[in-house]
Amino acid sequence: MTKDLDTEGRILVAAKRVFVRKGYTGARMQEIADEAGINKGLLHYYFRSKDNLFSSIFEEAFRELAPRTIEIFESDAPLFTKLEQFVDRYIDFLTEHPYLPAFVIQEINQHPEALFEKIEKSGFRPNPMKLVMQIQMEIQKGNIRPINPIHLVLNLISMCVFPFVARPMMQHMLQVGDEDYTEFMKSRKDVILEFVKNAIMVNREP
Amino acid sequence: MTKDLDTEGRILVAAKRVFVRKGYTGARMQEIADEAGINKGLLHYYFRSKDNLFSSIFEEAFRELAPRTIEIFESDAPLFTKLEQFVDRYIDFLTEHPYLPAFVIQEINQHPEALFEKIEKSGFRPNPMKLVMQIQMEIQKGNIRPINPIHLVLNLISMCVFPFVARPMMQHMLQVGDEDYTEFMKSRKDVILEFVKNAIMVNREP
DNA sequence: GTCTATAGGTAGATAGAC
DNA sequence: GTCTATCTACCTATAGAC
Repeated sequence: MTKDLDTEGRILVAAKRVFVRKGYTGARMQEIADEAGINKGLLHYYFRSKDNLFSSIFEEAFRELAPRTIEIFESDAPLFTKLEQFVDRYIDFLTEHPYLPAFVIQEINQHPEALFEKIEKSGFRPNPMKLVMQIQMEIQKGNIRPINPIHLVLNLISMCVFPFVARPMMQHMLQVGDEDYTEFMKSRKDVILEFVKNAIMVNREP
Repeated sequence: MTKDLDTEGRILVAAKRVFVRKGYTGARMQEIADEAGINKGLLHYYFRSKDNLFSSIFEEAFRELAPRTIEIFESDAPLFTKLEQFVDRYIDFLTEHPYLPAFVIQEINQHPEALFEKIEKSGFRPNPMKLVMQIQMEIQKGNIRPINPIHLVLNLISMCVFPFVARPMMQHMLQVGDEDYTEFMKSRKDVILEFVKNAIMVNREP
C-alpha cells in the first residue's frame, strides 16, 4: 500500500477515498490526513480549505465519469456499434470505479448550483444533437422503431448506471458478495445489449 | 403553510424535509428546529438524539418507497398487466416524492450495515420468487423471449427510478425546469412500457 | 515542507426555569 | 411541554517552531 507519490499526490488519493466514502459533509480533514499519513496542518498548506480540496476531487471524479457518459454522443460509428461499445466500456469502467456514480449523484443532488458552476467552468458541454439526429435518421430509414431519442439514451444509461448506484440494496436483496455482483454485472452487458436491440429493432418480416 | 399538527408531527415533517435535503451528516438539529418553528431543546425532549430522529424519518421514507418497489413481486395479475400497473403507479408516486429515491440510496450507500439492520427489524422481506417463476413460466410457454428474470426486473426499475436519482443532472443537460421534467416523466410511462414490451415480446410470425 | 498547538466556531446534548 | 442557557466535544483553519 506504500505510495511512491509526492505529498500532494498522496493527499489527493487519500481525499478521494474519504470524500467518496463519506461525502463532503461526512468527510473529516483529520481522516484524510490520517489516510495520507500526514497531519492536518499540511492539508491546509497544499489546499487552502476543505472546500478547495473537495473541488479538486469532485472535478476529477466528474471528469473521469462524464466523458464516458457522453463519448457515445460524439463517436462516428454506426448506431448499433455505438450502443455495443458504450455498454461494454461503461460497465467495465464502473466495475473498476463502482462508487463513483453514487458519489457524483449524491453531491450533485446536495449542491446542484455550486457544482454545475464548477462543471461549466471545467469546459463540460455535451452535445447530444449528433446522436439524436443519428437515431432519428435510423427511424426515418425504418431501421428502428419510432422512439424519442432522449428516452432511448436515458434507458440505456439507466440500465447501466442504476445497478451500481443501488448496489448495496441489490447485493442485500440478492444475498451476494462483491465478486458475485461483479460477475452479475459482467453478464449484464450482453443482457442489456440484447434487450435494447429487441426493443428498437424493426421486424424484417412483412 | 401553517400545520395543524401536534408538536411531534411538526418535528417529523420538518425533520423529513431537512434530512432528505441535506442527508444525515449535513442536517443540523438547529435547522430542523427552525423549520418546525420550535427550539432545539424540544427536539431532544421528543427524540432523544439526532440518530433516533433520523431513524424515524428513514424508516418512514423506506417504508413509503419499498412496498411500491416490491408490490410487483406479490401481485397475482398477469405479467403484462403487472408491468403496466407498476410503471404507472411507481412513476406517479415518484413524481409526488421526487427526492425520496436519492435520499434512500445515499443513506444506504453511506451506512449500509446499520440501515439494513433497521430495515430487517421493520419486517421488510421481499420475496421475488413468485415474480421470477411467473416470468420463467411465460418464457417456457414461449410468450416472451428468454431472459434472466432478475435482469428484466432490474431493467424495469432502473428505467423508472434512475431519471429521478439523476434528476438535477438531467434537468441541467436538457435545460428544463421542474414542470417540464415532470411532464417528461409522465410521457415516459408509455415509452418505458412499450420499450419493455418490444424487448421481451416474441414475434408471432413464424 | 512538515510538524505541534491552539484559536475560533459550531455541533449535539443536557440542566433547569417557567 | 416549552423555553433559555450552557456544557462538552469536535471541526476547520491558523500560527509559529523546526
